[in-house]
Amino acid sequence: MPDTAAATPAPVRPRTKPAEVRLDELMAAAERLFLDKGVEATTVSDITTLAGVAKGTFYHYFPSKHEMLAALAARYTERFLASLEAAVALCMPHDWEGRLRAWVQANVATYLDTWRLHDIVYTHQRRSIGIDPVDNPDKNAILVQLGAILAGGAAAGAWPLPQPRLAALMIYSAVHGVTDDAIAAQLQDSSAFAADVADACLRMLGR
Amino acid sequence: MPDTAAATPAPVRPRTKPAEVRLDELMAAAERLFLDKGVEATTVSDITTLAGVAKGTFYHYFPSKHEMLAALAARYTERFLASLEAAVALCMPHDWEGRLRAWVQANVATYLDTWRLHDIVYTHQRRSIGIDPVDNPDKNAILVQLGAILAGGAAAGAWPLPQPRLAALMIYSAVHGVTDDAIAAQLQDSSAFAADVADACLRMLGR
Amino acid sequence: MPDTAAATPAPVRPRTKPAEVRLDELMAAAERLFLDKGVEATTVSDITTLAGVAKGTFYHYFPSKHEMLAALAARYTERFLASLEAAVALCMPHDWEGRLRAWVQANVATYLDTWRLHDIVYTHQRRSIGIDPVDNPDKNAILVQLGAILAGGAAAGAWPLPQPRLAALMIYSAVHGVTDDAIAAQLQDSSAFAADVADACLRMLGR
Amino acid sequence: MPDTAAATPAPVRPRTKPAEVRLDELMAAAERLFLDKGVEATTVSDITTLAGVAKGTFYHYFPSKHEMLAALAARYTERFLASLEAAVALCMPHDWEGRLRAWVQANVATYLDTWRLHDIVYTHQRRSIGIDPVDNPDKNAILVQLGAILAGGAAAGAWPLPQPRLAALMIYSAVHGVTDDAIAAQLQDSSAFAADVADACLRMLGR
DNA sequence: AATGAATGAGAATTCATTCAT
DNA sequence: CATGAATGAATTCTCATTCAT
Repeated sequence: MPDTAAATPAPVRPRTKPAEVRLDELMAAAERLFLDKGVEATTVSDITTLAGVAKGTFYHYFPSKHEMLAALAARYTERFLASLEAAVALCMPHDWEGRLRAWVQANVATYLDTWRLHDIVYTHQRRSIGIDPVDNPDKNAILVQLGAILAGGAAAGAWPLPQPRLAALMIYSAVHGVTDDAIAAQLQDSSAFAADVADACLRMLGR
Repeated sequence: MPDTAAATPAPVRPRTKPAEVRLDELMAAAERLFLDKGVEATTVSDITTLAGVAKGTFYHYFPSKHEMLAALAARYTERFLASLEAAVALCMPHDWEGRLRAWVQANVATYLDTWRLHDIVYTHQRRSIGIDPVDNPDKNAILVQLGAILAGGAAAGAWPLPQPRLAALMIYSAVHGVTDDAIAAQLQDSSAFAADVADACLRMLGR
Repeated sequence: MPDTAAATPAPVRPRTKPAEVRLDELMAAAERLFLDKGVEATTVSDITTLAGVAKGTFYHYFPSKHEMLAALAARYTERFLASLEAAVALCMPHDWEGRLRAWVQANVATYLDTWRLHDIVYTHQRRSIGIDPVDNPDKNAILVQLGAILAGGAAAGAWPLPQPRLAALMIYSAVHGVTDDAIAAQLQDSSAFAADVADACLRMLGR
Repeated sequence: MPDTAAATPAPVRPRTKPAEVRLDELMAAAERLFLDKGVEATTVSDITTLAGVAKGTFYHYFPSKHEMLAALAARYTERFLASLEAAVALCMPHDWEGRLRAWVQANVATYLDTWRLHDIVYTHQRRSIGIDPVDNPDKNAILVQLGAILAGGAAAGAWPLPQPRLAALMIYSAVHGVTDDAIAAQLQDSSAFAADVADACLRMLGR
């Protein structure tokens, strides 16, 4: 089949593409538009136009506009986690303070980079759930990740950890909270700032 | 029937009420409906029906549905602040640790009581502003309040305070974050929990 | 107020009309369009355009397009009944055979005139009910009317009536059935035809 | 997995079936769904899913959803006629009254059994045609069948028949009409009822 | 102050049908 | 024969807001 296609330079755009490709194209279009114009202001037509497909095609891949948001949210969390994981992995396995600092640093940096998308996908998520606006899958996954570092450090004697859940929550919240403020203050360089935050977190841990 | 009504002067509900009363009735109706059905799902008609007035009357008191939300938000913040203020005022003026603990305790308790309304008014505020989801008037007012306690304690030598803004932000965020979690966990009694949080905050302050 | 209006010739079309008038205008527009283009093919916009109001006005008066159909159906039945009633009332009170003949004659004639509307409102009614497509309010009301004539005649000894319900049903059905056929055959004059039908009905009654 | 499948020749469901079988499977699926959910509410996808084929396969067998309805209608009428024919054939050739009674009896019984499908296929037929709702192929075929009995009886002197068309129409209509009522009344046993109807029909025939 | 009839822009979603493979 | 991805037209209903009375 490639051969047959080779005969005609490229004039025929394949109308049908691998599902994965179409899906990515649609998600990319949606993400861009949501970021540019906002979610409400973006119509499904806008998305399909930008993705170069018919409106109905959207509904082949997503049951509703809302599910697109959910898919974007899942992808966002996945990438966020991977980003922190990669930063932490650069530290020596036993350098627990280093790992925690790396986690905080990466969290601040990544959030600073992506907070607009974060806000879009999660603010809108909440609404539909209609219940606990507070319970957010992103948060849980990240808390687990942080919890592992805290537990590792405690096991190695790097710090006491009488209340693991509380500690993880406070660090997580504090990091997000101060980063929100840094965003509002339009902070450019995050490293020194992140170091201060990490210091405060370590202090809170009792060491 | 009009004639009959004319015979008995009193039974007819006054068509006109003091503006303040009408305003309260409208806000009360809106608050209840927003809480019960959500903001989007509540129409201006729903509000006026529950308040027992005609639709147009709404627009005598609020330029738009959105302003109603803003008014509700302002009232919420005002009450929230007053609630914390009252709790703090019960402590001795120089008992800085006590004041901070009281602030944390009251914050947890009040937020636990009112988070649904908090979420409604602030989530929607953000959304419509469409911009920085991060800047929240509630937060600022409360940060100022907390900042005063931190500064007072620092001046009195109760704790060091090299970075007042950072400290206030981290405490504020941590308190809200862990309280969100307590909400999700359906915690009933907040006092022991709040004490732990206060401990961690004091530790973070370096003492 | 009329005086004030008199000052300005007529340029100001009153935007607001008595509810009854608006309702009639909307129903008239809908009836015409349903007849001309069919129910499905008629959009709510078509109706409001023809009625000279905004689209939203439709929904002030009818909760849905479907309710419009129901209202039209109710009006149809009402008028149908009144038409038969008037024809029967022209006969002497004790002339039972004459009354029955008048009823049959009027039924045939009225149905011949209005069957298109009948079909539109009732065929679509059924659908939504989704249940017994057979049970139709029009039919019941008319059966009651016919039943009264049959019972009157029986009481007066004009005919036996061992099974009143069965007789009424058969006459009703037969009249409608043969009239449907007359419609298909594009019969113009119905009187002779109706007389034959009435004869057969009387014969079925046993005389 | 293809390899594994290749090992056992039989277990793979044949992708290709005799056209007649596929057609029956599709019609059966459609009939069930139409009966269960209604025609509009049933999508072509629903039908192919239930029939276990791809959507495109539907269009191998039916040019449109509408033709499926037509095919179902034709099959319905065919079976209805056959059912009456079989009942009539049980009577002696010269027993005209018996034949007519048998026809009425079978008509009532069969209609009582199948009216839901009858209504579905014919109501929708009409609707889409959008024209004379009155002309119905089922009816015509059955009228011919009834006409033959009436003519036979008349020729044999069993009854007069001055207006064969009118008589057939009235009997047909009356039988359907009263049966509709029996359906609404949820009548279970139809034999006595059918006998009364037949009596009235014979009376109408003048004997 | 109060009313409530009237407005009209606005968008998500469905689904029969096609056609390249 | 069979597939199923892609199409895209088409329409209901909502509701914040206005304004004449």
